[in-house]
Amino acid sequence: MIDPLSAAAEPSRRRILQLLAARSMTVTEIAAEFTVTRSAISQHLLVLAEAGLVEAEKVGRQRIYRVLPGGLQRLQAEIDRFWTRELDQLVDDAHTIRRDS
Amino acid sequence: MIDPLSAAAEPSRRRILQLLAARSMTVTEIAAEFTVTRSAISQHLLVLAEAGLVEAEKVGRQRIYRVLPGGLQRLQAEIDRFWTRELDQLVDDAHTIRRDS
DNA sequence: GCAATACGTTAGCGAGCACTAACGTATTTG
DNA sequence: CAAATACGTTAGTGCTCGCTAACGTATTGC
Repeated sequence: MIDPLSAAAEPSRRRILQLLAARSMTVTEIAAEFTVTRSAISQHLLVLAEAGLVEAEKVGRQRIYRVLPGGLQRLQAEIDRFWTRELDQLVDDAHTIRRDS
Repeated sequence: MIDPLSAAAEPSRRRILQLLAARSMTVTEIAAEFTVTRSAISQHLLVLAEAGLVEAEKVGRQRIYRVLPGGLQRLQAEIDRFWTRELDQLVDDAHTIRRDS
């Protein structure tokens, strides 16, 4: 399985996840939000699916994609693992400095 | 300036940020933690610097790298912007499901 | 049954990425 | 001053990425 963070970092896939988080959509609906080809969207969806972030349900001749909450949970866990207390402390310091200026 | 999230997503650069968050280090010290060449580390540091995440201070013949709190702050903001309430809600649902099982 | 629709798949391309090897440049050490 | 150290830089390589164009396959509507 692909690294969720690497999969979600790509700008187009970020937007796809945003769209699908709001509501489940078909491939054509998603592609309508982009300037790139539907084929490109299909491939992005494949990557997101391999990362366990989305899933497709076949309904008639269209496939409805939705996010997988468990995948987002793993993504969040990965971000949390990266965002250690040291990093937190540094960001807090930055806030303090900004407050002082 | 480079997108902080894209810069920080790469696994090697993730580790570099972790190391530098703990303490400022020289290039050789950082490279010692990796199997790749020092040259590769230099180039990763360049990317991180262009993303505004790290900074170098020249001390004698060595350069001491440290993280820039402001850069981490922007990175955190970018993650927060991605992590909308819709995504949060879905993750909460996943937690609930997990609690039920 | 036949055209249209919705989608996956594949080949191929250009660009960028991560990396190594080699070299160049300050700076320190002896 | 010469060797060693610490680092940047650059050319070149293999690989991956994002993308398009083209084609194949179900499914629906007429």
